[in-house]
Amino acid sequence: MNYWLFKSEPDEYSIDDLKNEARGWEIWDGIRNYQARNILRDQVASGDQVFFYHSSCKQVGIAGIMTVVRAGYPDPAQFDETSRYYDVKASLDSPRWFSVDVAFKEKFDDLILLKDIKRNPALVNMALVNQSRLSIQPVTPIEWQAVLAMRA
DNA sequence: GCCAACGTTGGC
DNA sequence: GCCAACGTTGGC
Repeated sequence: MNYWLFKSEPDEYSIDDLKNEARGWEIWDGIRNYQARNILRDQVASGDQVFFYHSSCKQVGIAGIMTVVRAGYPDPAQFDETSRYYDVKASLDSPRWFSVDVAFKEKFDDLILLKDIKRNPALVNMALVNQSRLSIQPVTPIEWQAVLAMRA
């Protein structure tokens, strides 16, 4: 079982949106970066635990936890001409982009703020701090525990 | 809204 | 294959 961090702009899709999904899960789609794609396609497995990170908003930080309920499969949006994520170069035979399905697990009482993560000596090597533009990124078990220890 | 970091595109 | 131009991400 591995740990990850997925970013989303809460104005687009927040942890509350996931919590309120009637069916209990949602597809994590629209990832259009090759490094992130490779992680989704090759590494993310059902049962993995994921931090839900709110980016590009007033309060940036980790909002809670979700669980992967389906491992990587071709992102349907790349084949949908009406989607903003449509990719003319993708085909069913050779899909370019991948999605996973995620389920809500937990919302933290308070956001764990990026500025506090940056101040935590145990987290100076976290990808979130050093590779700030990657929207799907690995979290080590030690980092996972260090973040959980920051909960109010 | 600004801008630094960095990923992608395309001409050569 | 290099690299300049351009586009996007994302914190502030």
